[in-house]
Amino acid sequence: MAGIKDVARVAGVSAATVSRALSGNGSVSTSARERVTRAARDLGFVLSYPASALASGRSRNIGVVLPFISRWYFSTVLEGIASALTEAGYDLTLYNFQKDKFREKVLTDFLQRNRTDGLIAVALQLDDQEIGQLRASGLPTVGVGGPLQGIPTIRIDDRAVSRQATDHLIGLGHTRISHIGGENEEGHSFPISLGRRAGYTSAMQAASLPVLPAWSIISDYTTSDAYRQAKQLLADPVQRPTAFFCASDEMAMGAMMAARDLGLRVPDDLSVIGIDGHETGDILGLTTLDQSARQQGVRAVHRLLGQLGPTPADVGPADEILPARFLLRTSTAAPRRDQTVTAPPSSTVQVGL
Amino acid sequence: MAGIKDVARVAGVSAATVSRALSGNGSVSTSARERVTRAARDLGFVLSYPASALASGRSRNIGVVLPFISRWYFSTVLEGIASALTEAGYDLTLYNFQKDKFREKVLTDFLQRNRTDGLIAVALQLDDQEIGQLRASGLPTVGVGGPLQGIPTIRIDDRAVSRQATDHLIGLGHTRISHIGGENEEGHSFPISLGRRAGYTSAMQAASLPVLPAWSIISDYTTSDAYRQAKQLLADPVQRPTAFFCASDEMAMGAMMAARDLGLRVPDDLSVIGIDGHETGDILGLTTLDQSARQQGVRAVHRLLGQLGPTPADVGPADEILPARFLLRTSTAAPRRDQTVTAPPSSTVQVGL
DNA sequence: CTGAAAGCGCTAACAA
DNA sequence: TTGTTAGCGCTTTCAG
Repeated sequence: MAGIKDVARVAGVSAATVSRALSGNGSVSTSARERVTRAARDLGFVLSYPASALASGRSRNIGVVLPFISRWYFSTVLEGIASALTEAGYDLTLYNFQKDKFREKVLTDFLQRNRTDGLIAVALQLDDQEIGQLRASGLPTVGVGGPLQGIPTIRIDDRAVSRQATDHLIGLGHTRISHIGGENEEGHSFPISLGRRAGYTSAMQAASLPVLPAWSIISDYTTSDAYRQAKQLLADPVQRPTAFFCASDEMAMGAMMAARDLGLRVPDDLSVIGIDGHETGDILGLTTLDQSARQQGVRAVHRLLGQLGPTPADVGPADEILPARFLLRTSTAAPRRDQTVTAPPSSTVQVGL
Repeated sequence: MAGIKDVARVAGVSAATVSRALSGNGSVSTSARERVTRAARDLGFVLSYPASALASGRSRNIGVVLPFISRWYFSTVLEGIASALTEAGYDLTLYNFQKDKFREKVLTDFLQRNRTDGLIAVALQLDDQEIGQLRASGLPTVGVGGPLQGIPTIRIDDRAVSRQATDHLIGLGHTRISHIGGENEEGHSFPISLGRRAGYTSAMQAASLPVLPAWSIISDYTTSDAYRQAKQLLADPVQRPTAFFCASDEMAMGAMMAARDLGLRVPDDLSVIGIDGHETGDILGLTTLDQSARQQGVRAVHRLLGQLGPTPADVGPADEILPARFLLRTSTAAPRRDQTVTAPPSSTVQVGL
């Protein structure tokens, strides 16, 4: 393995100049740069990361913390982050909570080892103490999806987007609308789920529409759970809604499959709208609000890298709210007449959040 | 930021002992270990990774190279890898080709910076020169999914599993079976796709069944592309198959949706079988061969870490073939009589691989 | 623009 | 078991 000195010798310069030429820091004459570059290529030399990191204090490595990998939103955001980081010449170290299994370990051990120059937290639900641990790492941090106390976050306005989705259904004439979303998880507030549910509730209230308790469904964001729960509700002739607003496309697809398996047609018998912009929604005709997940990841990287430069750019904790794009496809339509006129059952009650 | 010397002073020992106590290498008396641990905790001290890596030559970091993240197989394998690495106290650095966009950059730059102790290559399709670059990194490497010249790989037997899937359809009485799979990509052999197609072809040949050219479909592994291609084929009354064997569950689901949109029922009018074990396949009733993707990732980590210890375990390049579990659900059944008796069109030809 | 020299914070002999 | 002593391979003042 050739070292920096070998390159220096071959190029006829000092190790310092090799460092400057190869790292891009400091000024080097064009001719010296060329000789160094060629010598490095010939010798198959690449700067050692640990050594550079130790000497300079910067590692050109960003940590990404997330609770899941294989769900659509997370893997899509991750792809955006990975792409932007590679382009910028940064490495990406992945920290996965695996739901909660490694939550503690990641927060206390891994993040403190200053292996990274900064952190991106994707849809993390942290309590105050955990946010404290995160900040104790002293690393510049940017969040993606869902507000994080005191940390600038790239996200959509969950409440407004959800309200828009629900209003779309209401505008079509639906009055019996159910919401499938997430919940406030044990001890950890989950602002994304809460915000989306709040958007649904506020839209229903604004339209003076009742919300049956059975219509406010708590799921785990998987297609299969949404399928099961939607099926159960749809099978009940008394409580059956004419439309679903789902907090994710994966759940919306589950609801569509449930309807089909019950012999209900979408959108004739049931309208479904989601949030995400999942590619597969296209062929199912799923109407949705595209939150450009990949772009959220890209933006987070740019924002974070902007803070790392010699002139730290925007440092404020202000959140950056990305717009969601309404994709009207074929899963939503006006309810059938005989459904609309059906008065809500007398047991109807208003349910607040 | 407290340094190792501060801890040493507080604990009343030397820096070397602090290092030994905290890293777990070398022997330390119980009392010294306790004092060091407490002092470190009190001072909020954690060993610096770059410094440790530089001094010891080991980084406790594994690189994972993959061409995609957001597809089911890749994100699931990645989750298995991440889980096993976290458990072992290793970090995970992600290198994503993004199909081909960063292929060159990752191979030539990123991997050579010896930031990692080893590499896991997931379903990579590399030509000889690229494999050379990979090995030039000098890092212990393990592959996952699809053979890699000279690199021990954890995988299923693509050909055998595909043959089993096809034989299942043949056993049910199907004679008009189409395969949706991948291809040999520009310059890069793609052993996974080739192996699966070979399994299909050999099963058909063994049963003396013809394979129409239109039945051998090349897709990009996405649900939507498989949907479009399956729909087109199914819409052709002359060439329409009675069954699909798909190289992935995501494509199989696309085929099922295509059938439904054409008014065909699964399995009455069309049987579909996939490979993967995708969770969503469950609610669709998709018959498949579960390749336990997550487990492949876990195994790869154990195998790789086994090579890193002081006593390198099994070093041989022998591949480790994992079994696939046959999940019989409701998407496959015997073809309807009137379909079976239809003789293949006279234009039928045998297509070899 | 370039070189010399002094570390960055830890680990690994080697001795004790 | 523990301390001492050299570095690991770069980066970065500081001069020139």
